[in-house]
Amino acid sequence: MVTLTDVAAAAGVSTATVSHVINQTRHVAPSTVERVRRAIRDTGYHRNPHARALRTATTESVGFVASDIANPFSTAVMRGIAAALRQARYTMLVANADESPALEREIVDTLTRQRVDGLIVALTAESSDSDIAHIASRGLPVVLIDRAVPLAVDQVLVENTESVAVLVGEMLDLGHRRIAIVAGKEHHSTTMERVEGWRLAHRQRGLTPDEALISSGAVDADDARLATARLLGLADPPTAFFSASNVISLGVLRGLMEAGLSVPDQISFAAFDDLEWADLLGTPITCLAQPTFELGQSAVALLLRRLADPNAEYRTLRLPPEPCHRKSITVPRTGGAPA
Amino acid sequence: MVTLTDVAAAAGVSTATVSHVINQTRHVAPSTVERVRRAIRDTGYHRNPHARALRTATTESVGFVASDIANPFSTAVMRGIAAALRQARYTMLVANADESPALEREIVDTLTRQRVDGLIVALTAESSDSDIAHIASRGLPVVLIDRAVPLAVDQVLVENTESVAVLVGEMLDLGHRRIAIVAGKEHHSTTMERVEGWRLAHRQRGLTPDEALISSGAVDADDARLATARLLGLADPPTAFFSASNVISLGVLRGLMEAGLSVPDQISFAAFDDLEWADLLGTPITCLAQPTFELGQSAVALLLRRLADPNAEYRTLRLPPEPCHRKSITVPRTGGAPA
DNA sequence: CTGTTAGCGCCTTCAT
DNA sequence: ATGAAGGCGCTAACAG
Repeated sequence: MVTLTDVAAAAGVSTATVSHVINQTRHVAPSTVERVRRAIRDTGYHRNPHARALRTATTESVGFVASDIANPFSTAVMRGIAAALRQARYTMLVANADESPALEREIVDTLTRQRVDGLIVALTAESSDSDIAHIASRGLPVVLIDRAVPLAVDQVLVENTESVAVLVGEMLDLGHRRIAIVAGKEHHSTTMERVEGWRLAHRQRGLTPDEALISSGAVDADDARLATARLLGLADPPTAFFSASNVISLGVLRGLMEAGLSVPDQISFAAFDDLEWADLLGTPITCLAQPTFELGQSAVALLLRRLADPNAEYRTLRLPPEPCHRKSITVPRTGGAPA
Repeated sequence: MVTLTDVAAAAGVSTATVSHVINQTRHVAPSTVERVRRAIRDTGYHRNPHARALRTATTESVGFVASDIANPFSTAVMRGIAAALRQARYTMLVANADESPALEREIVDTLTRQRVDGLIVALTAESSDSDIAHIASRGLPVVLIDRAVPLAVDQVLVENTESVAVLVGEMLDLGHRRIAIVAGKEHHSTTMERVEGWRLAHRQRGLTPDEALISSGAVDADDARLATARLLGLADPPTAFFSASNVISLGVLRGLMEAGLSVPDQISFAAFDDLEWADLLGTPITCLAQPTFELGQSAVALLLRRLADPNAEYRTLRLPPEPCHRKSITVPRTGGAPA
């Protein structure tokens, strides 16, 4: 491996000068710069990141902790992170929490010991307040994704309440009066905000939402499938479903299928999160697509900002989801004959 | 940060001794070991990976170059890699080639300069022979995934020909005589092997495959959709389709849907790669599921083996896909009435 | 405008 | 069975 010393020798200058032209950290005579540049090119020199890290205690790398590397949401966000980091010439270390808060803690610690400059964490569904506090208190710059937490930490989230209110509002305006909502863990900010959007849509129209139509607590597709079956069994069953996330959509759609209900003629359906293959169901699904790439990019932006200024005030970014109007909602079937 | 020196002081020994108990690199008196261990625990010491990397020129990290981080295949493999690396106490750096061979080269170089110990690369569909040669000649241990290349390099692949032959054979035995196959780039080993499996199934039954039923060259879902439309327009159209990958399946299914054909009553369908949501199509799809997690694990195993013994002979692992018999293939509709 | 030099934290040879 | 000490490649005082 060619080292700084080799380059210095080749250019006939000291290592200090070479270092300074590389890092542009003090003025060097143009002619010298030129000679050094050529020497670097000729020798094919690339600096040793570990020597630099040792000396400066800075690695130009950030760790991404994925809640579940198999979830398309995580990987879509990761794509944005990767792109932004590459542009900033940072390296990305990735670890998978596999939806386990215990593993998540362990990974955060490992990454911290790797001396990454900062961490971007997409929390698992089960991460407790103390898990989150643990993560935020590692002494490392951290950006949290997806869930609002009441801590002094940078966060990037999606706008939930308003967006859901608009979409559920459209269903109400179509004539639906029994719209079920299937959502995740009840105390999560995303769940609460999305359910609140559902309530808001009703209130805005002077309607009183029936809380019996809310089913929260689903952590996987099968929970959602069961919840759907239960809701369909209500004395006064829903004429439409709103799903609060992609995993939940899988379950709700399965539940509807098992009940022999076709979307949208027999039941309307809309969801948070887009599904890439949604057009194959016969009925493309109306949804609120998350700006995943931008979420990742913004997380990086927030992190770099804090790296540049550790004392900046903590910021929470809210990105709007994109409404995709497709074909899965229509007027409700009242009784047997269409309206 | 607490350093080796701190620990040595706390234990009343030299740094050499501490280093040796940590790395178990020479015999140390049990009582001393005990004291050192306690000192490590008491001080909360963790070794600085960069100091170690600088000294030993080894980083205990490997880079994963994903052809397309948004493709579920890549991320499923990555999951296996992450798990295996974690177990081996290695760190994973990830970069996304985003299906661009140029970016792929750049990333490989970047990762190499990061001094990772080795690289696992899932090649992009467009990577040329020279791209691949470039990657394999970085002087770094490399494991290639998914595509067979005639180079001295470790590889982990899926068994294609036999598996496809069996599945296509089942369709032939059901009575299908016009089975179309839609596949990727024609000169890729995966394409060639899977098409060869299709031919083999025919030959094994004394049938002559009609090469007009082969459509290769699709690089994305839309190519596959168009190919499907074209095949359906044949004078003697297919009664069944075999898709060579998950992206292609998306396109073929769209093509069939656009043609108003329902699976399997009007047309049979089977594919390489599983689709998580396949059950929602009404008809769960019969397929050959790739052992993605194992592919990732095996890639790591191969890499660690080479790290341990740089002169080991190069090895190519072939993992069998898992046949999933579901409901998307049935007997062909001959004319109007069922057989 | 440029050079000299002291470490950053660790491993490892050489000595004892 | 243990210690002393040099040096991996780099940056940043300090000095000129």
